[in-house]
Parts: sequence; structure tokens; C-alpha cells
Amino acid sequence: MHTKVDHILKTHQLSVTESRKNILELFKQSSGALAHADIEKQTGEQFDRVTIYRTLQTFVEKGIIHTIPTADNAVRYALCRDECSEGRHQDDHVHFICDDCGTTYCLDHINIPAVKLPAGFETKQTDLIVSGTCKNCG
Amino acid sequence: MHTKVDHILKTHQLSVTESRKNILELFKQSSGALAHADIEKQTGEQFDRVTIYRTLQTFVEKGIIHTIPTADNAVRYALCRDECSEGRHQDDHVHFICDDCGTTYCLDHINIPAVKLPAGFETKQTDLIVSGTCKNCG
DNA sequence: TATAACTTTGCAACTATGTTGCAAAATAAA
DNA sequence: TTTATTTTGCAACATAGTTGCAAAGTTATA
Repeated sequence: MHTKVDHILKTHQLSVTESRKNILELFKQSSGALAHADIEKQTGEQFDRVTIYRTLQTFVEKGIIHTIPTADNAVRYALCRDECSEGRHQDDHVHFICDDCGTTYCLDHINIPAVKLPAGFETKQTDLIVSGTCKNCG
Repeated sequence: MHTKVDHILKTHQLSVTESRKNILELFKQSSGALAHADIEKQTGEQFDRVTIYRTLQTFVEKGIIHTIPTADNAVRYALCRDECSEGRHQDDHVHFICDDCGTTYCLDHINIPAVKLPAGFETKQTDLIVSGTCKNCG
């Protein structure tokens, strides 16, 4: 059990701990994106709030998950594709956030066209966020 | 003085008050986007924190400003173009957020291509957020 | 596999961010 | 100018996120 997440943690040079295994497993099982509050709800009293914050930070730094910008002050996180690595995220697909239920969908099949920036600007991450009403709330 | 912002407020059926005039003027004078904290800094002790929150909410509802999703839990706001109206925002241009200084640039000249969503999804707002290093921090 | 070195966790306390109800003040309408 | 309505500021509360540090867990070493 947990061999897969164990492996992911090890390849990213992270100690294998209960909280990291559990939280990573949550992401594996979730279709969309998770906010800190979602993880706190799903893990219950099992882990300290601070541990969850730190685990998420670590995962982002190591390129395991990436953040999804939102307009409702609840940053969401989703698993990175394999191309992501430490310090540089390459998750140029579209995310849909439902204004009603807050669910975040990853629309992998749609790609974001490259954006040409003015001189002096360097791109690290590109996010296309579509918000509105999802199929369950319409 | 203030005749322009007065007019904007009136056309959106809003009472003309000191806080609304001041905050709207701030947006007029700012090239990029503003977060709540920026406004609080620039207006000093002049207005209550709560007033600023409510003013921003009102402006968003009336279609005067729109929110820009971010990954750092500091929602930013920017003036809407004329095409925006109550309840429906149409600001499909690109925003660049600098990871270092946090400055948000509106890249008006680049347009976001339309995104075709699966059946049952209704689009209300589309945001293309590019993050990285800006010309001053590179 | 036992021990040492290192990393992570949980707790406590703190800061920042955002919300709500209500009386007083300001604005708009009559 | 008076009345009706809206907005503001205050207080209190709720949520979100951070930091330092000792205890517990994990990894490396022998």
C-alpha cells in the first residue's frame, strides 16, 4: 500500500511521512483541485493545520503540485503533470472554477496559446482561469 | 474637481461619497491593479478597513472594477473597460503578476482566445494570468 | 538493528484578511 | 428643510496563514 506515493516522495527527495503520504494520496484520488480547507476537512483531526500548510508549500516547491490562482481568496492546488520540476511549473491547461459550488475542474484537453510578453518580462507560469457555472450547478 | 468619478458613480446608480470618490480616483491614477492592502496603504487612516472592503464589493457588483485571480491570496482589482456591466464582466485581456514585487500589469493589447467548454458549463469570466519576473525585478 | 544526525510535526502564539450587526452620520429624495 | 434611504465606523467575530521551538519521527551510519 502507498507504494506509488512513497515513490513520488522519494524521487523528489522528501522524507516519507504519514501526512505527506496521506495528502498526496488525496490529490491522486481527487479529480479536480483542492484548497487547504478541503484537505483539512478530509483529513479531519489527523494532522495539524500548520502541517498541512507546510506540506502544501513543500509540494509546490518540489514541483509535485501547483497553485491555481483564484478570485475568492482560496488558493487551490492540483497535481502537476510529469513535466513539472522544482522551481518551474508547466501546467498550461485551463481550469474552470464554479462560482456556486467552488469546485475546480482541470480541462486538460484545452491548451493555452503562448503569450508574447514585452521585453524584460519573464514567464514562469501561465494560468487560464474560466469561472462561471458548472454542469452540476447550472 | 472629481467631476469624472462623480459621473461614473452616478451612472452606476451609486451615492457619491468621499470614500467611493477617493478609491475610484486611486484606480484612475493607477496604471495596474490594486489589492485591498494597497488601497489601505494609500488612503491611510482616512477610511475604515470595512468601508474599503464594502466599496470594492460594490464596485465589482456594479461593473466598475473586476477581480483578478491570484495565487498569493491577495485578490487584485482593476478598472473595467466600458463594455462591462452589472453582473457580467468582459475583461478578456492578460494580466501579468510579478512574483517578486507583486505588481500587476494589464496587458491590454493581448486578447484571450475564446475557450470552448464542455456541455453544461457556462462562462462568466475568463482570466489569463501570467506570472514571473517583471522588467523592474529581472 | 541500534544509535546518531537530521527532518518533520504539533503546539502556542501571533499577524493578516475578511465578515456581520447595529447605531450614527452622510447622502438623496420629497 | 425635512424625511427617507444609504453608507460609514465601530466592535466583535471568523477565517486564513506564519513563526519559533521542543518533541517525535525518519533517514543515514556504523
